[in-house]
Amino acid sequence: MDKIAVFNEYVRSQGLKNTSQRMRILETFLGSKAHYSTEELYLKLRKDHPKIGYATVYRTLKLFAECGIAIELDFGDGQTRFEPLNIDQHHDHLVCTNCGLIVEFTEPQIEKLQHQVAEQYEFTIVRHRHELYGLCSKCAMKSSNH
Amino acid sequence: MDKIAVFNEYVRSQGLKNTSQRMRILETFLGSKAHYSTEELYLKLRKDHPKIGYATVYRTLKLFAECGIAIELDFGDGQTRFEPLNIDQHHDHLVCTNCGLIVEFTEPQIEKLQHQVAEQYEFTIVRHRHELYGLCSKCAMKSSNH
DNA sequence: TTAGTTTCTGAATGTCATTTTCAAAATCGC
DNA sequence: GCGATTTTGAAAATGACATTCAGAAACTAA
Repeated sequence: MDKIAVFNEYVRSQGLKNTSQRMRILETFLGSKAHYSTEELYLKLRKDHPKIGYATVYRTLKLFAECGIAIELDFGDGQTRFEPLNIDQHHDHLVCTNCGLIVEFTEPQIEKLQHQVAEQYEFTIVRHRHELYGLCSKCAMKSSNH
Repeated sequence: MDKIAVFNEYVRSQGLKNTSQRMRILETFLGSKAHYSTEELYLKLRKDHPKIGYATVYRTLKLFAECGIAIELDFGDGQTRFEPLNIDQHHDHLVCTNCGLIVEFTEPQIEKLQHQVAEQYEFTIVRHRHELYGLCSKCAMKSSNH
């Protein structure tokens, strides 16, 4: 079941309504790999759909997170970002603090070790956040050349 | 050199001034293991020092982070927290999303794997954030008993 | 100690992303 | 189409963080 189907299913099951705004937002959201903030997605949408309001984008992104087709990310830059998510594809992030580049990585061994740590402290882990901040190769070169 | 000395040294070196407010804030900040938000520390201070303003607490915590005796933490609850920090004692956090309990952990193997990931993507890592969210043993018991 | 310079303080205000409100519009089952 | 319900978008509210400014306090040199 693709994300559009998941969303439609969720909308129906919750007694919500299927509006053109929601569809336009979902299409645009899925049509790029970017990690959109509400602001960014709103600005992008405005080009083709200038009538869609900021509040609608905001509420719709929350809906995506609610029904599991997106997750909220916070890279500490003051903006919450949303990323399309396949339930089975967990990954973490490398963030370039200079140019904003975001790279996804998976490291099963780290996941294992996390579970060991959780066991040790008798925690039941629901989610985690693991982000590495620094410079991507391009920005590292630039700053050493200056 | 303890944290008070580090702070005094920093204040002197930057041409700042040593005020009674800053000393009271530092004492209170160090006198507990809590991970204070500005709000929380302000409220705690107010009991003994009702004249110290919120803005002063805010600015002083920033100073602590600047001079390296504290680090800013963000557990995604909308409040920045500050933790007293020994430069050589890096650790990450387990956070109970029910009761707010924060436990520190270190896992050298995870650190190693992080560096490997960074190399693989040609990133120069400056800092990272690694937090595990879930239920501590007490809260897990409660919620299974309900 | 004291005068002079600089920094600090605290109340108030500003900023900005996020969240809510509310009246008008759209959706959907019948 | 009708009617109940949800949604929309503009505007306003919220809340954490950050700054302003005038009076107070701390340092510095004599």
